[in-house]
Parts: sequence; structure tokens; C-alpha cells
Amino acid sequence: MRIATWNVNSLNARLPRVEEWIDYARPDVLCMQETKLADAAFPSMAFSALGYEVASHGDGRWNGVAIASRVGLEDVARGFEGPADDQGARLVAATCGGVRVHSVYVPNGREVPGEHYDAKLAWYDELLAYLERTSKPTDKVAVCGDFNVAPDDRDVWDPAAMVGSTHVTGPERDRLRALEEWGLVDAFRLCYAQDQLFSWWDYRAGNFHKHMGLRIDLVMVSRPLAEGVTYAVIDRNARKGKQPSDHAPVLVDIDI
DNA sequence: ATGGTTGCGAAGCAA
Repeated sequence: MRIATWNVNSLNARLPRVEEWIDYARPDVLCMQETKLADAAFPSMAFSALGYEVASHGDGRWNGVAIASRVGLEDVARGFEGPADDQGARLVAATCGGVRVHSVYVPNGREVPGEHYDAKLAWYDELLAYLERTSKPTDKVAVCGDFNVAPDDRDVWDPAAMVGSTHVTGPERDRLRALEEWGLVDAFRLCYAQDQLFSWWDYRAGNFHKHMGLRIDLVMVSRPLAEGVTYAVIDRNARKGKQPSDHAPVLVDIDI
């Protein structure tokens, strides 16, 4: 199974790039974030034309997540049905080809300290509680998306410049580790150990061309899937050219 | 140097 995740930063603005990317990457499952579309406005026909079923969870202007699958799409669940849903439409789950897939858009956190930062940590806690009650680590589980945390300093363009900033603080990284302790594995790190491999670059100040980025888009998989990971890549080409998202898609191949 | 750019939506906010 080829599973991918991409923060598209508005599916309406990005649809031509997403269609182009699907056409050459041919993922079996594509998790998207920041669709910025209400479910009623989701371009389902565009995905249908490419052979994909879609499940979306969006309330319009901000946030919004979706899963596109060409290997089946069953038992769709939207949100936590809990307090963290107040932070927007940021979670959708579905069973695709025998894998319980989650597309997540973790809150940014903004300032440290701050109420949005605290809410981000609470969102992580609710994600862990959700996984604990809906899946088992011995199941085939994938949690894919924009985690808005760089797992360690290899994932940061200049760790010294970012000390104390959101995306790199201890409490945020502890939340990622708690997901790992539950049983998830950062699939990209099964394939690459080196630093300076990023998935997001600020639009501003030519950061992409200056290699000033972060790796915050992750495919986290349970051990039964981790054992089958054969390949991973961050497709930097999708960050180039006309009207790119500020994130690149992350793709993982898994023998199931 | 608290800069710079994009998306949404029509001014300012979020990222």
C-alpha cells in the first residue's frame, strides 16, 4: 500500500496540483489537511474521476481534513466527539484496504506560552485517548498528517534559532513520544536518519530556496505496518512551480 | 531588521 499525507493549504486553490500529483504518485490512500472546505463544497467528482472515494470533515473557512482512497473507504468517523472538536475540523478516520487511517491536522499552537499552545497540548492528549478507545496498537493503524511538531532537532533547519518556539518544545515532543509509546512509529525515520529533510517551508522570505524548513508532516504507523515499510519520500518537487502549497507531500510504501 | 507570503474574502486573521 502506498499511503501519503499532504497539507494542501486550501484544496480549492490546490486542486490542479493535487490532481497532477495523484496522477504521477498514484497513492492508494491520500490524507489531506487544511482543505478549507465545507463537506458540501468538497470536489468529490474530481477524485472520483481519478478512481478515488473520499471522506471529508470540514466546516468551511479554516482547517478541514480528508481521506481519498482507491482501496476502499469504510466506517468513516469525523472528529473526536469530544471537547477538542471546539478547535475545528481536524480529524477524520476511515478503514482503507484493511488499515485504520486517520488524517489529522494538529493545531499550530501559535505563541509559547499561550492559550492556543495549551489547547494544542490538550488536542494531543485527546488524540491519544481517541486512539486508545478506538484502536489497538496490534491493529493496522496509520495516523497521517500535519502534526505541527518537529520530532527532534534533525527535523529543524536551525535548532538554535528555534529554542523555545512552538513546534520544538519539550511538552510538544513529549506528546509525539506518547503516541510512539502507544505503538506508533515515524515511518519516514525507518528509511532515513539524516537531518535537514523537511516537509514544510514558510512562504515568506524565500525560505524554501534557503532550505529553511521543518519536518512536521508525518506518517505514523503501528508496528504491524512498520514491519512492512519499504520506501518513503518527501516530494520536494511538489513544493516547486506554480502555486504550490507551503507543505510537500510525504509518501510511504508498505508491504501488507 | 518582529521582516516576509499565501488564502480567504473583502478587512484582518491564521499560518
